[in-house]
Amino acid sequence: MLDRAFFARPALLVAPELIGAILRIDGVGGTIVETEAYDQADPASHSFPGPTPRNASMFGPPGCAYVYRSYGVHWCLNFVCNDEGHGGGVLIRALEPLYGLERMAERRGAASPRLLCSGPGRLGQALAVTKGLDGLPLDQPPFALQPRAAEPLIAVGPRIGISKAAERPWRFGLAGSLFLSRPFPRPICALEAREACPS
DNA sequence: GGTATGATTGACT
DNA sequence: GTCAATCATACCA
Repeated sequence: MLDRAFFARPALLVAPELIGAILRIDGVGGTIVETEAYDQADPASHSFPGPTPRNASMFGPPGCAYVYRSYGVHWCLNFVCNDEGHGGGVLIRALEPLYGLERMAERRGAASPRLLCSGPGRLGQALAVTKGLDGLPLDQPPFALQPRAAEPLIAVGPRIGISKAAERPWRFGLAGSLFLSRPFPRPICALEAREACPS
């Protein structure tokens, strides 16, 4: 189980380490394959302007959920990082579905496995994320979070859908995964890594 | 009070 | 490729 100490660090460090971890909410979930880091000193972050009612949980204890409504339509899930009061977070952008595929398909409407959790809004819908989960600790039900078993090959690129600080390479993904919300601009795959570092 | 803006998605040309 | 849905928040008056 990933404990509070794991999250009491900068989001930029936590975000890549979450790739490969398994997230479940009420037993429904899968492997985290895509994350983005946000920090209070980051113009793109909801916490940038300082604490407000909306982003209050970003300034609460690390290791809790921060849930916000996107475009008035979608619920998006973040993990709060940094020490308490420092407003960092990791947006969970995509999962590879493993558990509760049937419930996900019901919530999403009959959809192919690739469309169940590949994007923050889709993931929120598939896992029934709502404001009711905002601020809840991730090490207690309905959440279940287990660390990854092995060190995966991680792709890095700019974050999606933001206009400020858009150049920062703060998006992380499981290289080669079929369940990313979008491909990485310069995908890192095993073949490419071999070519870059011939033994 | 009014208005512009999204950490998105799905439908459509 | 374009665009509407839909609403909380931010910002200005």
